[in-house]
Parts: sequence; C-alpha cells; structure tokens
Amino acid sequence: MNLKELAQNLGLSQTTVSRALNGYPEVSETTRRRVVDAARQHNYRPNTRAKGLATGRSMAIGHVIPLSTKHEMVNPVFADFIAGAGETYARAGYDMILSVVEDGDEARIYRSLKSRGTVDGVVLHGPRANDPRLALLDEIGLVYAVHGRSTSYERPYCWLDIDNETAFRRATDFLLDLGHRRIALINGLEFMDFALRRRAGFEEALRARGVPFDTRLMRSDEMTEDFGYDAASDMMELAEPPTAFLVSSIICALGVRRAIEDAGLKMGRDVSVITHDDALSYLPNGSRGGRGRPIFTATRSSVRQAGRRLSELLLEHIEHPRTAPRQVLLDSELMVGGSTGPAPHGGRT
Amino acid sequence: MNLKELAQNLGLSQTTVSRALNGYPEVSETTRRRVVDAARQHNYRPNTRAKGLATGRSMAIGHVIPLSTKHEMVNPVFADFIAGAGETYARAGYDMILSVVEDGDEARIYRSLKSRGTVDGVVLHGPRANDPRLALLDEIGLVYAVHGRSTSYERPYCWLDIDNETAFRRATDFLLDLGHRRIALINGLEFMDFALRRRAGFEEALRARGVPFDTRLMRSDEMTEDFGYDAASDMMELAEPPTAFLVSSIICALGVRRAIEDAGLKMGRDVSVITHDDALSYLPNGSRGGRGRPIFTATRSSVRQAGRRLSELLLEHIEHPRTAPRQVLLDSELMVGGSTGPAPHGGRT
DNA sequence: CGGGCTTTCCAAAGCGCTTGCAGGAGCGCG
DNA sequence: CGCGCTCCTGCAAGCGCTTTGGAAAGCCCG
Repeated sequence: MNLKELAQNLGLSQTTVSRALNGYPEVSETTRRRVVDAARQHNYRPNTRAKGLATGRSMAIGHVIPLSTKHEMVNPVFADFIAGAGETYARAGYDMILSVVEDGDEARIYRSLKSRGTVDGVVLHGPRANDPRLALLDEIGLVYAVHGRSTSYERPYCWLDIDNETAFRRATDFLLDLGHRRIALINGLEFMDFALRRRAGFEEALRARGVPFDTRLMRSDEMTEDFGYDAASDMMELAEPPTAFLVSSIICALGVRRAIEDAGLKMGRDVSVITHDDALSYLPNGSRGGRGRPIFTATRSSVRQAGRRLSELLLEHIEHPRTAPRQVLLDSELMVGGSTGPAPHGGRT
Repeated sequence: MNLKELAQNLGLSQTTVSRALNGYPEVSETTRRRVVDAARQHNYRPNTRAKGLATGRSMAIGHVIPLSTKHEMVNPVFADFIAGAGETYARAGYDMILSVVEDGDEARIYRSLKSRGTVDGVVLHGPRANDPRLALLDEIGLVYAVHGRSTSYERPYCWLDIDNETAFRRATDFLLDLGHRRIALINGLEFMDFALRRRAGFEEALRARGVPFDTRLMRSDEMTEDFGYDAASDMMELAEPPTAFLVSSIICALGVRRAIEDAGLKMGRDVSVITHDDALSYLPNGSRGGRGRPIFTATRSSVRQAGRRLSELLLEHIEHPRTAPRQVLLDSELMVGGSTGPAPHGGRT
C-alpha cells in the first residue's frame, strides 16, 4: 500500500492525503479523519526513502562505534547508552543507525554518512582530549552531539557529560577522610577525556591535603575485569600496598575485588574501594530490588539516562539549527556502600 | 555533489556515470576510470535514499531489541553480537538499524519497518520457545534470521545457534565425573529457548547417572550479577548446599563467586563453578593476553563471531531469496579453568 | 558503398513522497 | 448579482538515483 493507492481508494489526491496525514491545517477535519482511518486500516506508512528524498531529511541519527582492532574491545557502557538514546528516537520518530568501524576508518565513515545523506546527525562516542573528530565533523558539516567533552575544542558544540573531576575529587576526599593515604587510581585509558578529568580530580584532592602521588599506584588501561584484577594484584604486592582503590568502572572494580579476595583480604574492611558506577542494568550495584546498601561505594550516574538526554539535545539542535548548541553537565552522587571503611592501623601518616 | 553535477562535470550523461560506478559492463574501461577518479576526487557517493528509492532496496538490516519495561534490562551480550554483525554489514555495504522497543510494541515495529521499507531484513534476538514473532515475520513478509532457535516452529528459517543441550550436558558430566552430586543450575529466564535447552542438557546428564533433581537447586531469572549472588547465597544456606554450580552467563557467575567468597569458601576448592562464556570482550575469562588458565571452567562460544556469521546468513538469504534458508549449529568447547575441582568429602554418594 | 554488428552513450520514465501554486466551492456583503 | 474572501482540494514539478529502450558511432565484411 502506497500513497497513490491509498489516495485512489479514498477518491482523493495524493496531495490531500499526504497533508491529512502530516497534520497540515488546510485539510478539513472530516477529510482528515477519513484519511487517517483508512491509513490505519490499510496499515499504510509512508516509505522512508521516498519521504526522505522529498523532504531532504533522513530522520535517522548515526552512532559510530570505533572498534580498535588492537583490543577488539566493545564498550560495555555502550549498550545502555544506546538503549537510552533509542527511547528518545522512538518517541521522536527517528531511526538509529549504527556503524561499527575500525579505528582508522572513522573519518571515512563520517564523510560517507554525510555525502550519502544517510543521517541527519551523529552522536560522538568516547571523545578524547583534543579529539580531531570534532573539527572533522564541523568541517564536513555533519551535525553532532558528544557524549562527554573534548578539552580545548574552541567552537561551541552540543555535549552532555558528567562532572568527572568533582566526582573523583569527592570520592578521593571521602577516602582521605577515612584516613586512607595510600590510594590507588585504576583509571580508563588516559587519552580519553573522561579519564583525564577523573585523574585531575583525584590528584587535586591529594594535592589539597598534601598527600604525595605515587605513580606506582596509578594505572590506566581499557576497563575490563581482568585489568582491574591485574592492576590491583600487582599493587598489593608492593612493599607499601594501597589501602584504598579508586576505580573508573564497576567492571574493573569487580576485578579489583577479586584481587583483594585472592590476597586473602576483605573488601570494605582491609581494603576500601570506590568505583564509578554507570548504572548498567545488568551489573546493578546492590542487591536485587535496589533495597539495602550498595555493594560498592560509588559515584553513580546512569549512562542510559545520559543516552536519553543527549539524543534529545541532538534532535533539538537538528530541528532548530539556528539556536546555540546546548550543553549539559550532570552531577553524580556519591553513594556510600559496603566497600569502604576506615583505613586500617589508624588513620595516621 | 550529486550524480547530475558529476555527470555535467565530466561531460557525460547520468546514465553512463551511474553505470560506470556500478560496474556495468557496457562502459568502456577508459570512461570508467575517468568517472571513478572524478567521483573519488569530488568525494561523491550516491544518495542512500534516492538509490534505495530507485532500486527498491534499502541496503539496511534492522535489529529490534526488546527492552522489557519490567526489568529495564539491556542484554549485555547484545553489544558484542552487534559488533560482529556490524563487521559483516560494513564489508557488504549495508547499514544497520537499531530499534529499541518496549516489550509489547515489537509487532508494531516489525510492521512499521516492513511497510516503511526501512530495512531489507531483520535479525531476531532472544527467541523464546514457540516464539510468536517468527510467524509474524513470515506473515508480513519481512526476511529474517534468528540468533538462536525457536523450538517447534515448523516452517524453515535462517538461524544460528550454539548447541546448548550438548554444552550443558557435557558440563554437567564433567562435574559428575569430579564426584559432584549436588549440582545447582543458575539459568536464564526459562521461557527463553536457549535456557530451556540448557536445562534439558543438564537434566539429561543427571538422569543418565540416576542423580535426582532438586528443584531447590534450580533457579532461573534475568542473568545479572546480583541474581547470581542471591541465588547462590540462598542455596548455600540449605541444609545440604550444592557443591557445584552450573551457570548460564559469566556475569551471573561473578555473582556466584561473590556469594561463595562471602560464605568464606573458595571457588574451585570448596565449591565448583562452570559457566557459559559468551567471550564478551570486556569480561574476558582469564588473565590478560589470554595466556594461562581461565578463571572459570566454561562452555565457550564467541557471541561476536555469532553476530558475524548470522548476519552473513541473512544477507545471503536476502540476496538469493530462492535458496533455502540456512542454519548453523555451533559447537561450544569446554575449557577447563580454575573454578572446578573434585567434590569435597570424596566423590562418594 | 551499404548492411549488420558491436560498442558506447543518452533521453526519459519512474521509484513514492512533498509542496508551491492554482483553482473551485461556498459564503457574506455592498 | 458580482466581488472578495476563506476553506478546501488538486495539478504537477521535483527530490537523486536506476534502468529501459533506443540512437549514434565505429567496425567488419561482402
């Protein structure tokens, strides 16, 4: 069933039917009702491509997920973000297009999406400090919104980020207040913008209290369970092992806990852990039903919610290109759970 | 830059340029080269929508991911599958369209994808036993391929699955051989086809040895970390606690391990665990670099590889609609890791 | 030289929709 | 009655591509 057939069925022109369905005011209410009923009855929906061709819009948003061939790593946070964004798109009548792409090919894909007119805009994932992709997108004129930020990009752009510095500064303060002095940072890859900010927050807190850094207690890598395990295991073999860990992801934190337990210690009593928690649906931090104390003390911020919000920003920017791009900085709360406690041997030093 | 402009630039007709770019034989080699060079130079790519409109193809595959509003659960396996499928699509020149959709709305979305002509086919995720979606897709004439199977659907269809029964039967045998008699099954939701098959394999192995079932040792739910924890914790409080766990997902298995350790026991010595391992990139089962013994003894099968293969089957089926739909049954290997050992108190009983 | 090929190219129709413009119907009013 | 107005509807062009059905040009051969 296409527009032409539907119009013939109704004894109307395609014009009128199209207008009726698209809510144009110059159609009488009775006609509109007839048309809408017939459309529903015949299960008519306008052809995506024809509509797009006629309007010059694709009603689709692209998400390009780089897949570094080195690590063959799929970002676990991604699925939840997409789920959130998908809710927005469904509501607004957009389709979501996903491109998984090898690291170097990103520029090519963006150009392709633009010149083929496949999408009206894209979401940029995993921004790095001074990420060259922002300039690229501005250059080729592809509308975008960034999940996170990219330090030092001068032109205004749409982004949504959590306040990573503050979150990690507070978390570090919390540990310092508990008397911890040897605090380890298990961070994400430190060319990523978020990881740099978290490190900055961490260092700032230490500096403010005059606690010296120990680079042996700072590791950064792809945030997998086994990285957490390996990093924590190594550190606990030091002559002066850390009494607390600040971890960038709950997946990593699971590895840290495993290392702690393998060492015969107990998390929350012998060693404290704070992690960032993206509120991934399949890795809830706490018991079922959400009641009771969380397992990990955590800086928490729902990445799914971020997906919802950021895609809203993007759609708004697409539909009102004139207006200045909007930014959102989310605060993340520190939830105290069972993984932290006072530093052993008293808080001195 | 569109086809018309490109043709004008070259002093050729649109026809010739189009044919040159699409590899039609009736264009001279010299002309083709000129055209291809010019296209590259001007960064020309045919407009997706116009091309689709003209050809009647969309060159896009849809993935519909249901998001049960009850659980607000995003399938963690999904991201890796998508990554694999995305590789195939990128190679074959297809786009991937993702729809996240609330549980009840799935039928509407499939109809919409079909009648809007948005996709050439879809991948069906998370099939249940007697899944009504297969009949629906056949009815509305949307080409599809299933990740998994749906028991008792009579019409032939494309699918790719792992041999869940065999995998879980073998795993159970392995535990039985180690002397375990009280073996718990921590399964996925048992209206899912895969979960039913795993359970069947488990029960078959027990039956073959005359080991009685204990329903208190069989739980099934959404496979989250905390479900694994709760289920295992409960079971270990039984008068006769299990000496081994068979778990349907590595995420769940992490929860089981946590429960074991919270109970003051050691996994692999006091309690054995075998899990299915989807080879998720961010939850590798084993130490970094893949050397050394895996943490968990596991039935392993890469879900990413499954994504690659299944999408290939689908594309093949789309491009040769005549040929019978193909099926692939993957075998999964049992990898012995550190989480299993002989049953305590000797193997008797 | 002309007929029949092959090779190389093109004009134009059409894919299914939107939309600028035009026009018909109905109404009130001078 | 005729004019202008509002309200509704339709014609037809056009979005950027593919593809059918030729046509022009070049070639071989009798």
